[in-house]
Amino acid sequence: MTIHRQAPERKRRIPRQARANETVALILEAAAQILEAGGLEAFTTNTVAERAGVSIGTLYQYFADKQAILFALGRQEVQSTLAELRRPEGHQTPEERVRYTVRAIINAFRGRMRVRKAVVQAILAQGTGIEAMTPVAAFIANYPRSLIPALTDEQVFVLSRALLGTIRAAVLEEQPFFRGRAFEDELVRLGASYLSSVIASTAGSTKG
Amino acid sequence: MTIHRQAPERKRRIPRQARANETVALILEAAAQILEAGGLEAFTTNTVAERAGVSIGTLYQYFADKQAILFALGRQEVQSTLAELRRPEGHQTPEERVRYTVRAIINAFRGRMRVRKAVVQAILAQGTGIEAMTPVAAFIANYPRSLIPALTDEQVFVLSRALLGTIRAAVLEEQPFFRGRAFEDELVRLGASYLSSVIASTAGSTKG
Amino acid sequence: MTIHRQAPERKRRIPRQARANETVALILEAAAQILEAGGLEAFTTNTVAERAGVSIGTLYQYFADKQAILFALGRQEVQSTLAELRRPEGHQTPEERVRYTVRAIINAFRGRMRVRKAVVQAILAQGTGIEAMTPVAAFIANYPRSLIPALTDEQVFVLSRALLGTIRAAVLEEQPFFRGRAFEDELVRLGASYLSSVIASTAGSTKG
Amino acid sequence: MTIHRQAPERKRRIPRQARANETVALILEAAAQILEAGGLEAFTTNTVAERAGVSIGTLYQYFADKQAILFALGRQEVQSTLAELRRPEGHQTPEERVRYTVRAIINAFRGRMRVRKAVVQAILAQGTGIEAMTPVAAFIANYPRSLIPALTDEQVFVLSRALLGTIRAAVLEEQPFFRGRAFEDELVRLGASYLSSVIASTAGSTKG
DNA sequence: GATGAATGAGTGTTCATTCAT
DNA sequence: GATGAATGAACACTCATTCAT
Repeated sequence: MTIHRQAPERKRRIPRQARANETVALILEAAAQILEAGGLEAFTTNTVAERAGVSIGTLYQYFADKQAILFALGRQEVQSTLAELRRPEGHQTPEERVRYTVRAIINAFRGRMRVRKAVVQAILAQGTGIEAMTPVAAFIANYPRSLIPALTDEQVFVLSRALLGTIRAAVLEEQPFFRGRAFEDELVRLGASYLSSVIASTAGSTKG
Repeated sequence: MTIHRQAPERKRRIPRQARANETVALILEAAAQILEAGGLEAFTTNTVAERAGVSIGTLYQYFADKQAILFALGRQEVQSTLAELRRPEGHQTPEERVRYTVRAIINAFRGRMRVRKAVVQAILAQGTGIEAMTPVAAFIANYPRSLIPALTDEQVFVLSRALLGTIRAAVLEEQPFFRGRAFEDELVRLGASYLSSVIASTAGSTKG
Repeated sequence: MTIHRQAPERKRRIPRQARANETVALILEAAAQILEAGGLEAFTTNTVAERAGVSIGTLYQYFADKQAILFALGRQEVQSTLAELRRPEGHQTPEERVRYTVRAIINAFRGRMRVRKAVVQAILAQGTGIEAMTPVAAFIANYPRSLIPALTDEQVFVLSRALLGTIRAAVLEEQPFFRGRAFEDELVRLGASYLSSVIASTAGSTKG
Repeated sequence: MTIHRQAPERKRRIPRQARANETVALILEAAAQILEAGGLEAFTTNTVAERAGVSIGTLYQYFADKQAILFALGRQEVQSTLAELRRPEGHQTPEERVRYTVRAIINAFRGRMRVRKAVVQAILAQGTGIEAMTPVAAFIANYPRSLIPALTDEQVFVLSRALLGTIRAAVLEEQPFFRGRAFEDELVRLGASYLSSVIASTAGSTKG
């Protein structure tokens, strides 16, 4: 959480003190604001530092490079989405489960759609880093796998990416219905119907 | 001087002569090769011109700016995918129809996955241009609409983006099973099951 | 002379036109002036470009990086010193020969001692590039070798480096007597006396 | 604020306590190691402090600036070389004397050729600081002056720099014969023959 | 139409140094 | 005395784009 780069040669300081963590938070918030206001184009290290009220040197004390800020932003959100996803315990029906998942993903980035869009763009814009988002996909697969242990890789992939991909498309296209109930309903239908179909087809057969 | 894009889609010259068309093709092919080899990072106007064997000035004679090359590449592919999608006439079952659609989309960019990835990244990387991909989405919606005229916006969106988004994710993540039959099967299942569910729920209700 | 980098990945343009060569000369002259006036410290790519009256981009069209300018300056001087060294044909006595050599080396960089100092510093500052100066050393060894074929590696080295090293020290220390006759006389004495000593000792012995 | 060097040789603190001396030694050793391993490029104050196991603040308690560390390293070696040079008393022949001097200089930095190279590069790389090495040169001149009081500045310079410069060149070029007897012999010949020549020429004439 | 030399705004990043704790 | 977080001036270098030839 405090380490912003697992990569080799970690040259950046690992903040141990309160002030340092505060600084990191300041920088991330500034980054989010700039992304929200001006998109990826306005996002320069100098601008972020300035907005955060710290020197450019301080920024580089905590982030190895520009990318690292974007990744940190993404990781932060993945973490809290994951935390949200892990919360429910007593949900019963698959449909309820799917709905809960869908809602948690939609609610990521707490409403800051522009920030979300910018982060998604930034991460997609480079081949590297897409994996940053896979923890959520992996989590989505957990539940179905508990129902159907024999789920194939392709099925896991399709189930998780259908939901994530559709939501992602809505984010990128800035669809107005994004936070509406109807959209959520359809996503739930998408997940639930696919799951049912898989279950039905798996019932009578055995996968090698 | 600082703004490099005057207006969207403003090609410098509408190529009418054979030679001009050839030059454009040369440039697009060079762009594809560079994208394939080095990704978005290696994609610079000077490099493309050099690879195409034309001067940088000539490149700018046909493309308003760097983006335009990427868009042209995307448009080219959207066109041929659309042409492919329009081809079938006698397909009967919804499932067959979905399979055909899925296959056509998977086959876009004729196997050049790296090029496809780069083009997708490039187009996603900027807010503008996502629409470039919507014609395919629009087409996907045509057939379902003919079955269920009362389809809501959200349903159209979810159906089309679930397929496109999942395929897109597979492209970006360079999934090895991308061109396999199993993946296609699951995409078909995804579309067909969702469609069935929508039909079932629409059957007994009336839309305002 | 026009290629400023033999290194792999030669990305920089090889100037073929008259204007281009002129530009290169302009840049080198500007570099020399800046070095002369402010030393290595004042030597920045932007400053050089500005002084040369070209844009920074143009500078980078011809020089791969900052170092390359310094190396080009050094190479240029090594070439002309070499040309000078090759000139004499009818010199007879070893002493005359030594004097001519010493004088040619002292006269390198045509009096611009500060430029010379900066170039020497720059080249010494990195392990790589010291060899850039060896052609002159190699040439110095030619004549002695024609007199005494059995010269050892150490003798060749000592003879050439004694002269070059002493002159280099005078440059780096900015000795005021650098261009004086007395200094030249002593260098000649150094070379001639060493050579005589070697000849004397070689006369009666046989090297393995 | 922009000028970081107030005055030459202004150590922050004259270490009087044992601990302080230890710290200084720690820093110098760290500096040597870093220079040895990564050359001048890797030599940054932060890196040195880290390697020394002290904070950057502490480093600055003992060294006015980055340069000062390099100078201290050079001075340390100059001191011990000087101590070595002063040792002999009963040497008689000029040649013996020259040999002893040459040997002492070659043995400086006790075998750490990489460190020596790096220190030499570092000190040469900046105009300032070359004088740091002159004490040795000055000492070299002492003995000849005792033989020939009328030695000119140029003669003193040539004699000392011929030896130092040749050795320096061997260090920079990492000549394999550096520690061999043959190299030493030739350096002795160089010094002795030059000295003889000067004596011979001085014998019959009178300098103004 | 074609060329390619020239442009230069813009940006990421480093690292010596300070000073509040 | 020691610490190390913060500073910020300084720079090298890129690359989309233009325009004189």
